[in-house]
Amino acid sequence: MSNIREVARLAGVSVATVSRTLKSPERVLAPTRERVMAAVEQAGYRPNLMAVQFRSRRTGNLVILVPTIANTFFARVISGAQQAAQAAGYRLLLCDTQGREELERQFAELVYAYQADGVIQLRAYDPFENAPADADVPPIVNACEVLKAGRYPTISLDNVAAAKAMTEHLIGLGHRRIGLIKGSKNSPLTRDRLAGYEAALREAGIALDEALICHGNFSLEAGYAGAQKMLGLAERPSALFCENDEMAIGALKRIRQAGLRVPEDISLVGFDDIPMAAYCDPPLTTISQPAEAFGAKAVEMLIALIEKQPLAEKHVVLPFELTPRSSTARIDNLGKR
Amino acid sequence: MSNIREVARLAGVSVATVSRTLKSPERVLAPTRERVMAAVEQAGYRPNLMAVQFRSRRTGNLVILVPTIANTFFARVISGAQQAAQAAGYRLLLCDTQGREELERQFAELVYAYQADGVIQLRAYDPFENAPADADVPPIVNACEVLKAGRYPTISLDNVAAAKAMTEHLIGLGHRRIGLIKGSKNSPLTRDRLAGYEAALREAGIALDEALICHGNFSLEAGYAGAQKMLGLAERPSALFCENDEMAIGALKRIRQAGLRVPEDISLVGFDDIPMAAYCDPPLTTISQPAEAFGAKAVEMLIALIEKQPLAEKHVVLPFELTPRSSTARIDNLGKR
DNA sequence: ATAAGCGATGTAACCGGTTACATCATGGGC
DNA sequence: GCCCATGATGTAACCGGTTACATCGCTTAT
Repeated sequence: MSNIREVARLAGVSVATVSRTLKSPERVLAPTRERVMAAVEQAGYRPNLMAVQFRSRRTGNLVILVPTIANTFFARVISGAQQAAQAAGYRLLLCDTQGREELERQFAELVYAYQADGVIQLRAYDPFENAPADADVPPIVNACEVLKAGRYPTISLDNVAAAKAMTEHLIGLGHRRIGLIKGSKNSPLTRDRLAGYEAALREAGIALDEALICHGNFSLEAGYAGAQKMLGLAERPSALFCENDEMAIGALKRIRQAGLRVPEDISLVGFDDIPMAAYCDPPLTTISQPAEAFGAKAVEMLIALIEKQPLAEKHVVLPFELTPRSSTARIDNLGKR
Repeated sequence: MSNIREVARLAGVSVATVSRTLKSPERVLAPTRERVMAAVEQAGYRPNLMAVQFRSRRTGNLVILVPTIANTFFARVISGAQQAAQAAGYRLLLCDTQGREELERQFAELVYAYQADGVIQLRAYDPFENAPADADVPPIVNACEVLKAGRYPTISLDNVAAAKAMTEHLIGLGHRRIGLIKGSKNSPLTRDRLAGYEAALREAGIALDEALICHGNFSLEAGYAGAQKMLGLAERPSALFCENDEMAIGALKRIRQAGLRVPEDISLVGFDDIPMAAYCDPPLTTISQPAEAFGAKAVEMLIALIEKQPLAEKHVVLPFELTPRSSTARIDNLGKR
């Protein structure tokens, strides 16, 4: 592979002139420029970006820590991030962490080794929590699953409001016994959506029934298991709120197996609006999130951080939308067709 | 940030000794080693990997070109690749190409700029097709959607055999009019699965009916549209083979809307065995593919290529499995419950 | 005519590791 | 007591760009 000295030799100029020709052509006389360009062509020269980055201490890489890429919602986030990064001349270093903190830390520390310029964390965990407080933390933004009082900029959804709106939607349809299948134990999403659920019940004057709340982990299997528990209750709920669509689809399967119909016998709602939500039977009432926007906004803010531009706001909240489909019905229609 | 010279100064040794202490400690006397380690600790020293890579001309990055990360199957492939890369000390540079060839080329060329050591291509397109034949192509492997006579190692499934097995399964259940919803136009997957379908019909002595074959593109929407076309036929098929699960789930929705039952009125099968396939209603008969293994094997082969180890085989074929679930039934049960 | 000014180009230091080679000390064999 | 082998450590070149500063030649003002 040829290098800049080779090109300089071919063109009969110095390496500085070659460098200038490529980076700021206006500073080089036209005839010289042409000689250089011809030499570049002849040598098949491509700058060694590693050398450039080494010198400039910039890699153009952004680490993105994803809890699990197999989740459709995160896939959309990544897709949005990738496009934004691409457009800004950055690249994405992907880390499917499977929730393993040592992996998250290991990847996040790539920024210390000058392997990446910043980090996007999609989970509510600070990979640098053990770093001494005085150490200056590298550029990092936290999106989707967000740390409450963290030191990083965040991009999130008002999960409390969204879950409240969804619960109110069910209450508005006459439901009083509303089951909730929660997400992963330590996720703020789980906590916030639970809070929204509770707030809606409280405001409607409905007593909270702990038996109607069960654990989950955002997987199809958890939804299935959760529904099983709910259906086994002496007084089963007339509506079931799953904290994401995957669990709702898992629950749907179990409900069907029990010979019950959605929404005639039980209303069912999810959260996220994954593509499949519109395609299951019945189509799922859910909360639509601008998944790609999460990724794009995260990249945008991270780049601002890296390039030391001022951030318009440190905590961005993206809008949600309640998307009613056919998996919910008025309770007075219960059992009727 | 401290560097190796700073550490050397603190420990009162030369930079070479510091380097040796970290890379081959056995070549340094214990007391010296301890002094160096203490200095490393004190300075909070972390080697600048950029400098290391610059010197060694190795980045440890692998570009992975993904047609679309939003597809559950590819998400699994990436997940497998990521784990294998991680284990081998490599990292994944993700490119969601959305099928745009200029993006694919642009990312693939990162290897020329020493930004990555190799490329994994999951689509049947040679990003270096325009490179002069004499130019030595960088390490690259082609997985999933594979180029027939390409110059690269491949990891693929015998799609012809799998589609043939699936079609034979349907024929074995008594079906004679079997619809096929194809994948994307230029994909070898589409071609191969069509070939398998045709071969099975031919061997069973069933005449090919062009009306039963329609175009698609692996999306939910395409499945829906395809099913609509099939159901509109004067003599509608008794079974429908979709070239992937997403399309099958799309088709399922349309079939339901028409008031028909699966499998009582029409059998339905997919391909890939995405997690959702087991959770739709009815659970989908499909072809299981070892998606994670595609990614892992691709990484393994690519690393062998990069490290100039011999490849055991240039064209790896991974096994498939026909997974019968409840979306298929004998035709003599048609219409019965 | 000369000095100052300016634009084009060249020279070489620099980024932070790695490593070939040089140097130095120690100990063993004769 | 001397020589050499051996092992520990030091010195400095090197990777390939970028860029501060030097240099050179030409124009313009005085």
